[in-house]
Amino acid sequence: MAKHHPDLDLLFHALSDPTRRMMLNRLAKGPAPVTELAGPSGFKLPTILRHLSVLEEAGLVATQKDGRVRSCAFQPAALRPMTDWLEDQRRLWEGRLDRLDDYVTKLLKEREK
Amino acid sequence: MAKHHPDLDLLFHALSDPTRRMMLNRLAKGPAPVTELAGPSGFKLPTILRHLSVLEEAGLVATQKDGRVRSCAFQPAALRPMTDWLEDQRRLWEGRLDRLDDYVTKLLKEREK
DNA sequence: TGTATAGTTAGCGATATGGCTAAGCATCAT
DNA sequence: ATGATGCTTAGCCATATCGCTAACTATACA
Repeated sequence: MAKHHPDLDLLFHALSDPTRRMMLNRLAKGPAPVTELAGPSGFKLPTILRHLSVLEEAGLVATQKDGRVRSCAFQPAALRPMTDWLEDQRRLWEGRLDRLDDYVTKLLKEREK
Repeated sequence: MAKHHPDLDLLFHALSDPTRRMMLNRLAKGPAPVTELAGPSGFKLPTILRHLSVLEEAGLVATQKDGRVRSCAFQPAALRPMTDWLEDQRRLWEGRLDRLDDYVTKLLKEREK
């Protein structure tokens, strides 16, 4: 377990915005051009483009240009560091419970004497 | 699926900072007073206190004062909206794959004619 | 060629974030 | 009662974030 994961910073930050999550939601159903991504949001294109670049920097979306249209695709693998973190956290927590269990067990043994 | 989950905003934002994740890491092993939380971070107390309040607002940590000491405890249940979101996202993505599968299947049937 | 379409860049303003110091308050130990 | 301890508040500064408009580039289509 490293001390500091910049991946996680970018990942969690990218996901902390409802507009970006809405964009991801759309992309999880399949690739889309920028305009379609902006469509339901009510935001202007430059705003959406900025959000898109945040998603790209987090690795959550990959884009490529075909003619004048940029196609955006969800990259589910980018969620991995997050699920790993969750798993680590869960392990720590359960370790805590185990130690509590050990403690109680020990207390009971003490009593038997 | 609601349109906008403020919980998720707070949750992801809270987790987007390495210092806050370090604090959570410590708390996952068991409750701790503010000073112990600040200890290894190298940051000053007011800074840590601010981070703590972000974690509290996200529901990730609950605190209570006992004398002059504030005890902080990790609240794993607060992670639920996040795991739910992950699950939704996964479902969407797999739905996409299923539809792709249907499409290929259909293509193959067309060929058989 | 000329016009519509799709995206891009530059830059502005309001607000939020993350760090700090300094000063204050409340409790515990002597 | 006095000092040490643990937390708290107020307020400052630098930077980042999120929205916008305006102006620009590049491709497609007639």
